[in-house]
Amino acid sequence: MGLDERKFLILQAIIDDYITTAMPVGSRTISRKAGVGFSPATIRNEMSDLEELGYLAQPHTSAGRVPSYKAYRLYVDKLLKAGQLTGEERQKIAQHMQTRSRQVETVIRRAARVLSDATKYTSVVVAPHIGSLRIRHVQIVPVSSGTAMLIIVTSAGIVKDAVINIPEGLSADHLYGISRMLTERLAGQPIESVRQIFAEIIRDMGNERKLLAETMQVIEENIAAVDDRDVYVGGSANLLNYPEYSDVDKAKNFLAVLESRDTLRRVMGDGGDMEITIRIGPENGVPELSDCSVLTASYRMGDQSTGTLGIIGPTRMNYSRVVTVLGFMGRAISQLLSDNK
Amino acid sequence: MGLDERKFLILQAIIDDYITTAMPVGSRTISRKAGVGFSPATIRNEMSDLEELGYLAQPHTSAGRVPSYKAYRLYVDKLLKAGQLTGEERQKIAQHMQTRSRQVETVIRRAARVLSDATKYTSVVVAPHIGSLRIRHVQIVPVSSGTAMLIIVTSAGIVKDAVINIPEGLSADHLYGISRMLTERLAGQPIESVRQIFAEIIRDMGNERKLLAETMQVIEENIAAVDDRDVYVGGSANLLNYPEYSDVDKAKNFLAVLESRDTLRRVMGDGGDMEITIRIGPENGVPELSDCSVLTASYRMGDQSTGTLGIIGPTRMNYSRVVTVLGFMGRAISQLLSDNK
DNA sequence: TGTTAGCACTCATTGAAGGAGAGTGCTAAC
DNA sequence: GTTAGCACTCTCCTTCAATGAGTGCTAACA
Repeated sequence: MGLDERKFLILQAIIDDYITTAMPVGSRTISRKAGVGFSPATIRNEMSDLEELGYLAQPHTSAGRVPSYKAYRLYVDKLLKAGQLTGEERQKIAQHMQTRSRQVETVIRRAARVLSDATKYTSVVVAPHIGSLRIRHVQIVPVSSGTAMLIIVTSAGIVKDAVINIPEGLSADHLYGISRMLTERLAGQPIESVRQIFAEIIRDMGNERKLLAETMQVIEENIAAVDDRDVYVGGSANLLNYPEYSDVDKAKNFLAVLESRDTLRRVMGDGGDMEITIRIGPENGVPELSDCSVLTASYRMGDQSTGTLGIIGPTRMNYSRVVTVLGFMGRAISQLLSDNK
Repeated sequence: MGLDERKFLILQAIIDDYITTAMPVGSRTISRKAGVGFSPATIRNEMSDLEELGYLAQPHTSAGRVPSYKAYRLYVDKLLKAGQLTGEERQKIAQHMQTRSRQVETVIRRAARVLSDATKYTSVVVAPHIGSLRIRHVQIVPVSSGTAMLIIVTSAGIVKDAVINIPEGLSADHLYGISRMLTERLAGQPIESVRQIFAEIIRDMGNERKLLAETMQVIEENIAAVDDRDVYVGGSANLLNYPEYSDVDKAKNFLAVLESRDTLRRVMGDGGDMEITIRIGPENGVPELSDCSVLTASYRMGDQSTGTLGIIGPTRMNYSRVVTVLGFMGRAISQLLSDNK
């Protein structure tokens, strides 16, 4: 028993209906729809078949049918067609993305909000990331006597800062010199070789040993935290709009996941290339999100760095709409973060 | 009709009970409590008086009484005594705050989580802030041909970064020189006078006019965003533990507030000095939070910068517990962010 | 005069009972 | 192969009465 055209049609109708209503769909409802010329009884037979094939499920005997993950997968693979935003909508998004500041953080944060507003789901945007991270610049800035702030700029344009102790009596000029030296030696080097270079530096000049030891440590921490890209969430309250989260425990679970940056980074994955990735239900690999779908796209910043943007919502989400918005937003962010003003 | 000792006692008993149960409190319940030697009838009379005085309210005729804002205010002002954390608890907090990294962001983020875990409410921590912000350091780092990253370090140790366009063909050395010049001219200057100094710089050297114009603009944006301290929220899911948020609309409202960094900064206020500030219900000035209480304390980073940490929860929160935890955490954060390692 | 026991009354909450309605599966007719 | 008809299932909503927590008032008590 395969999936003939009629089954396809009916399955699509069921999914479409379920996406908007979140209620089990009955045969009568489908029969009444335009484009379907069959009686409820016929539909029932087909639905029965579809259930046996694993595309539909029945919450209880006398209820309508609900699509399964398998159905959504089919829907997304075969039936989904990316739409087009209306001119009005593009304009609205562009307007909301407009910001005088070009701070990376501002742009990304704003993007998260716009994404969640436009889709009514929860959005997640991960800051730019690059495959082989290199150090671009190192700077030590005095904060108070005995403490300084270490700033490391990576090739992805990510800035890391940390408080470090410095020996008393080091002048600002002195720190400036050290910063310059460190930058000279470290710039362009991949993170992996930092440790070795440091060993060399320390061998060459034993003078500021104490300072260097701590700088070293902080840099090493940043190596460990190389995957520690910032994550911004938008529209966390949106989930409460959907009946599947009227169960308090589910909602709590979801919110807890949104607070775990590690989990978010994991579920958002790499973004890959510009293509849009769709993970339905358990496919996203995070048990707490097993009845959610995660859609991700990527954006570029400059030549090498890429970041990920995505939407998390119920499996019965409006895939077509989300795919459209994600694609558009990916391009919009890339443009804002790259040089073509 | 004033508040004699017995009324005090009864009011306290009612509040204590309501804080733990969230249910209207009846006269029998109070009568049964240890330390209260009166019959329900007597309590009823007193409760009736307390209601007339505005300390209690009745959801409906045949229900018990519920404390009003006025009652909480009295409770906090007169009856609240700060507790002491158990040794075990201190240890647990210290352990959770422990982090190899001394990145300001890491410490603060962790603090937000620990705070919400320890209190079971929602926590907010605002990054350090200083009264008169000064520029400490300016650095321009090339990112790709045509773009660079502008980094500004302020006296509060806050780092701001932004993508800027630069004229093609500017070498890294050239940028280094410009950065150094800018730092020399701007370091130690209050934000207010940046604009004027820039005018001077531009007059002095017309060569990199284009670059400077944009740098100028970005710095000006950062002036506008001087109050744009980072805000970290912990335990946003905690609110769902409390029956007052089983109403979906209320929960949604609350979550929306948590996403508005501006509102959070406003409601968190200045933190003031080390003292703990308690704002009950409408006192916090944010209409969406008019049935929440906001407790804030402050922490110090280095000599001048101060930040705010706080708890947002239902008005019937466990004030004593929260005050204790906030005090302890304020000191803990200060210690971690200051130089005494 | 303050305190308490007693009592009638109020009102939210709970659970059972009984439709109403949406949906199904099956059978038989077209 | 398709459809009409029908008996059946099961959830959901409404109604209704019982329950019980709580109140206010009155009268008795110390």
